[in-house]
Amino acid sequence: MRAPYGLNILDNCLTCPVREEHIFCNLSVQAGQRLNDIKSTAVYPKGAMLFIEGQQPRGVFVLCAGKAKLSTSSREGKTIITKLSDAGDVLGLNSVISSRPYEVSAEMMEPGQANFIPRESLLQFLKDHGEVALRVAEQLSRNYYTAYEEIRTLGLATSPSEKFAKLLLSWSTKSTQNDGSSPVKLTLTHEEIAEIIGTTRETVSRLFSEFKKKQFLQLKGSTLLIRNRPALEKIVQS
Amino acid sequence: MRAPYGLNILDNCLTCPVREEHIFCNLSVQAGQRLNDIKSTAVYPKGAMLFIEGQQPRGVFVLCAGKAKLSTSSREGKTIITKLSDAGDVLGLNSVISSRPYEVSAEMMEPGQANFIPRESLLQFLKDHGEVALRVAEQLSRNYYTAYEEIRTLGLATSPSEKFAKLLLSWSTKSTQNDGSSPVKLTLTHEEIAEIIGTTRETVSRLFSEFKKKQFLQLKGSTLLIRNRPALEKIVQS
DNA sequence: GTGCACCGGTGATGGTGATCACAAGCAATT
DNA sequence: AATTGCTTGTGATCACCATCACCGGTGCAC
Repeated sequence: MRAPYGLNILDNCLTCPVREEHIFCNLSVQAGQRLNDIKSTAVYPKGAMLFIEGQQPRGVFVLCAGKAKLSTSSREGKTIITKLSDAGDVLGLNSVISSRPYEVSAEMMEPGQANFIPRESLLQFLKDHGEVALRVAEQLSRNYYTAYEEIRTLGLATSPSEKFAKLLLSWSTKSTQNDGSSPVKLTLTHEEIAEIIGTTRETVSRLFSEFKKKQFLQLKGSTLLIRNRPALEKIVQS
Repeated sequence: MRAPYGLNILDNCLTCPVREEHIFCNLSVQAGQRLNDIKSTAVYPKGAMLFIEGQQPRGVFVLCAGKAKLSTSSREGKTIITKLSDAGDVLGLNSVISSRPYEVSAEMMEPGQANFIPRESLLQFLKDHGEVALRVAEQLSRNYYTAYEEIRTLGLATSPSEKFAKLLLSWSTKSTQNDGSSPVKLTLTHEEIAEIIGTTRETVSRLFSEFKKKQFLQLKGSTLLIRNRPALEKIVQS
């Protein structure tokens, strides 16, 4: 099956490659069937907004393919990116459960696909399947945990260089190869990196220059290589 | 029944004054009874630590009386207070559900009492009572929401004066009287306020001076009065 | 009482990062 | 090739706030 934006639609959750990972998979047969009935799937282009901060929650989105960024903005236009989501992530869960407006906006960073589960259907489903409710609670507590990571980064790591080093290390540990190297494909603009660590585009640009000059890292095209991990770890400290 | 620290022990959840408020009350008869069996109660002096950041979760604490502050620290000793808890609040829930270390430390700010529910007992209880698991999920999502408030404050409100104004407004709206005034009893030191808004003691002290001089607020003993709310709201903007 | 620990006010100073400004690089489109 | 739009590099400037320093006040214990 072909779809817009050059994607293959994943129309069967049983053959989905991220099947093992997310909380609405590996359910009992009847629960899985029921969930399959209430979900709908859609394909999104780059830049599409799944939902916007402040909207009343319509439902949750299970990201099947593509990447999305979650962000929150102030009236004056300052924006911070709070999370980068990959396939398998469930977006909007907290808002649906607590019946409060979406606390972030979700924007596709590349073309992708997401399953949508309407609010009311999900809540009824959870009432009928208490065992899934506990898994939802677990997911929420994990979300809470990563939110606290964010709080620590924003509140305790004072200097932009510290936050930048922290971010680089988190990227490289995720991508470490068996030969010890950890090449990272850079897909974000300096502007977006700035929005993650809460600083300005110019500062990020200067940090790249500084770290390159100090041989902490190296750039080959859009691939980033950590050359002096201990130095970065020393900057992070906390 | 008398207890240490001049407190009356609350030994019966059915007559507890915060009974209506917290998630483990108003359960079905058998669930309530079961919970009553697995909880234990204890009284704490000012300064007592209910749990410490990084510890493996032993269980949750239901605060029955007194106030507690939740905080997280960096290795270098910088501390931020992320929440002030009152009677009725459930502490440590996220860590127990996600089986991760406590993400904050909880310290009593005044003498108080808390019920303790051991980790294993609670998890088993939730497995047996799916309907309570959904309420736990709701609580977790509310916690998540307030965590995001914190993220917005730390990440988007740039200047200390903005965060300070925001804090004052949040206090005063909670305490608004029917005559429109909103006296706030100040129980925190400048140091603690600084740890809430992520600045230094000296800056808080200067902010108080500045806001007093500009007639935004007034201090009568330890009681704070907002005298120019619109001015504070203008500072906050976001 | 005296000493001690904590809290609150305020001056001086210096570093740091936001802001503004501009140029150059790169990609896509016509 | 030329235009347009987005991204990146880098210099100059400056306000702001953390830091250090010191002193006075207040309660508390002995």
